[in-house]
Amino acid sequence: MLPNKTESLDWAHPLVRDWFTSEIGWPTEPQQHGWPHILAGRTTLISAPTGSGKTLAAFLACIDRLVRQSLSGNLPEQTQVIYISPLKALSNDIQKNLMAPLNQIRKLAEERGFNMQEIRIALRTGDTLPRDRQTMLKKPPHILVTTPESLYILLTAEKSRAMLSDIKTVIVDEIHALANNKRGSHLALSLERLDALIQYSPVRIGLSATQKPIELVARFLAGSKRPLPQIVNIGHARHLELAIETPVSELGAVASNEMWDEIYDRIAELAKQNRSTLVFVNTRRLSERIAHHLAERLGDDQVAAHHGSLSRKIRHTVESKLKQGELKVLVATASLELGIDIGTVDLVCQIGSPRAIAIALQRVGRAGHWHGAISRGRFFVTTRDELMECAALLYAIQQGDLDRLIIPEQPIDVLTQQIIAICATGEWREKDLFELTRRAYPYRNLSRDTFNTVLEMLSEGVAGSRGRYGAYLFRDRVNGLVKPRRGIRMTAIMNGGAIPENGLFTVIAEPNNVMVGTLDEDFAVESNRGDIILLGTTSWQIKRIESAAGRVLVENAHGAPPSVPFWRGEAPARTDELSWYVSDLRQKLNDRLPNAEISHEDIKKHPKSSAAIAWLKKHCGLDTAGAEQLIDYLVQGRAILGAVPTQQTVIAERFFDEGGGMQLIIHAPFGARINKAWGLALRKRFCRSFNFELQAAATDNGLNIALAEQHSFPLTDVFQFLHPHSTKEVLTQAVLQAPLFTTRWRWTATRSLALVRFRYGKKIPPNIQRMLSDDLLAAVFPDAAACQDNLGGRDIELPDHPLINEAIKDTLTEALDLDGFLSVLNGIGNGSIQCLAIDTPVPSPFSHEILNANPYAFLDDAPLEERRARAVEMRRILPESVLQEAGKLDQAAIDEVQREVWPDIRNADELHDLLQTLIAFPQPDTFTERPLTG
DNA sequence: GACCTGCTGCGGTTTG
Repeated sequence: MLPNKTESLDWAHPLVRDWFTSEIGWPTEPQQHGWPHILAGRTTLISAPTGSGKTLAAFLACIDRLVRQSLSGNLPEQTQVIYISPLKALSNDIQKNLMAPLNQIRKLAEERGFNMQEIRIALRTGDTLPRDRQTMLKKPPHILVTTPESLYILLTAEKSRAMLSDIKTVIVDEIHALANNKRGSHLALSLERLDALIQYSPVRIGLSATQKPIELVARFLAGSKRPLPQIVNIGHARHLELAIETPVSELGAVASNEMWDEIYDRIAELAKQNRSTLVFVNTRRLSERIAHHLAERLGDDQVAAHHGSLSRKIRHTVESKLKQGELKVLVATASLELGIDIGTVDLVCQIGSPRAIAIALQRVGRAGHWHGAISRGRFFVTTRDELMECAALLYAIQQGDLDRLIIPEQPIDVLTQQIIAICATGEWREKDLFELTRRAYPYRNLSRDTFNTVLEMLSEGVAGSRGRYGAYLFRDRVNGLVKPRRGIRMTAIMNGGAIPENGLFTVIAEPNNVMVGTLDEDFAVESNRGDIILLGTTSWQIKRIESAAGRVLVENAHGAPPSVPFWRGEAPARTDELSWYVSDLRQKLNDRLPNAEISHEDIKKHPKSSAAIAWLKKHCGLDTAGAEQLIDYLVQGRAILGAVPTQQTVIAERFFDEGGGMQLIIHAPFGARINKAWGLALRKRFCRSFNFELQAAATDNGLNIALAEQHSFPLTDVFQFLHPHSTKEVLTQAVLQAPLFTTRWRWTATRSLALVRFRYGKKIPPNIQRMLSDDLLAAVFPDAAACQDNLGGRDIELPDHPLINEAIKDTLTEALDLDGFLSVLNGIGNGSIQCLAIDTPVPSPFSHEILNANPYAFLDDAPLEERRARAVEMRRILPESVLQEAGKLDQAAIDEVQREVWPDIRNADELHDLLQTLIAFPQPDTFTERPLTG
């Protein structure tokens, strides 16, 4: 039972209560539900939408305690509350937002003749001035506002440890943004270090957006030894008003210029109807491009771009402009997702699919950012697959579903770093250290053996050709003690954190030498002196490119027509849940539409189609035109393929390309993490069999391999090329030569402090870091660095090294989804996934987007201009006769293809040999029975 | 004949 609203503040001191009722009003739901638990000293997780008063739900009990101590004159000079947020900007907001209540309460106290000691709040992040850091140590604040990285430093440096020795409450804000990544694992260990330092358990309070399952966030907050937290789950009760905007012109596999113009015009129109509009895009490049085009329509001073490659100063300026209503539109990437204060936003537009249900909700939730308001969101689609995906997304939201949270399991690199930092403060018993570690949720299952390998590595180090890496500890095996080597505290403090380096070039504007942002190394190197580039909706002319220093010097080009930079990177793939909804929507539509036997025109007129359109309008936020286009896409694709690809029906499609070779496409809407694993493993198999490097690409909806004419085989066999038992090995061999692994190795080595980013007070340039990373890899794993030709075709053998294991684990389970892929293979093996194969006369519409895939989808290193898939001619509108006949022509098409591909093979033995090498588990009977033609 | 090169987050102590 809840106390009624007036009673719910009975616990508070009259000053605090009166302040609250006069300044804030009535407590909100999360506050009413949260306070009793916090007051009772229980670990509490509050999950509620932004703007629902979460901050005061967490802080008011602490403020009350401090006010009481202050009134009684017994306020100790010690920090009692520590607040941690993943964003510095958020920390700033919080500090400001707490100052006001404390000042008001103090004023109220004065009016009533009370004498109050000052309650101090301090902000401690990387931006805090050295002077303020010093002051803080001498005179600790009562409430400390900080980031996970700064907390780690405070726990490691000697003086600040003293400051933390009386903490009563720990508040972790936006905890969902940490729990699912290694930054969260890092924080989980820091929180246990704090407990160990003060030798009791302060109250932990977590603040989170809605998550599935919320219990997992709760466990993460509590760690493995505390009781499960009280969960206050208010859910996302906010009203959403969502719709998909389909351009008037017909969608294809890529958006035309006219279509983009339509989109710009429509956004400009919507922006004019609202005070402020936030446009979310998926790439920094697009943020710049759209801001540029909207500025042409709405005025230069009305539109700005906001993304991670702009300097803090520029971002801060546009944020406050938006807040003050001086900006009509802000075009942002994920940089504006989390809860920093941007004032009132009337409408959120999303370009393309946000690729996760939770991200869609979070982005749309930035509109109507006040209690009880309606959030309005418009999803702009630019291709047919985006139309399908956004429709599935809106259906998932309507169903109230969410993506499942995944917490990384015992990251060894983060553990290594924290062990170094822990030991930097003094000698430790191995046993105690192990127990501390296991109290952090991500390490609850850590085995003593694994833990020992880390200590072993830290005491031995690695001997590389350029020196010794990572020997930080002395191990006293007799007494089971670990001790720090000299100088490790500095290394731990200067190189801490779990966010990896990305090696971008800094852009500096002359004549004032102001940093305006960053550029991708590849883009910077490809640029020339005199080029005009767009950054932060400003045209800049390049004056000089300093490659060694990683700097680009520019000068304002005063609006000269610019080119738009690109940044290369890996963005997250579509989530499993959204992939499932895409597959489900395809299936639902297929079931609702008349079957493929009747003509395309008849399908359009059929009453079932009208019903399907009505269903789409009701459940997926589509208008009639959008629904019709979606159905058209499905019907056209189905006509060529004979079925609709889903997670239960996977279709292999093959056709000739313009270069005389063949393109193989596997339509499999499982998401890019599974499809990349599939593509890499399959490519490895092909490469070994043909001794030829094949071009390949993978997207969220399928994968593509370019074959030459001599690489022919019966198409259905493609599903037998990989066997669940051997796939992990094949895939491991495949990734060892891919940039996916090299990058992750560098990140792992840096996180574990085997490589340092700062030395002797200076940052090590990215190119040197890369060289050292290669040297370290060569030292622990000579085969990976060796020339492949010298291995004589044998498999590379993996050394059993903790950091190699971690980098491989990250590659296979975070960049790729090995387990997901294995379950697909098992589904294929046991028949729960139906496999179809078809040789088509023209590429099916479903294949167009995979053929047009961009560099981030490539699984080999051939550049864009050399892609054979790009040379495939796609007839966008197929003649009705082809659509009619395609299904019936199947056999003829197959025969035709077989006639053309078989002549390479002279006899059955030769064929058998070829297939033997191709197939993981040969089935000779089926092969010899196959008729040979030609 | 157009389209087209995927995100975010942080960051020095101690002593002289």
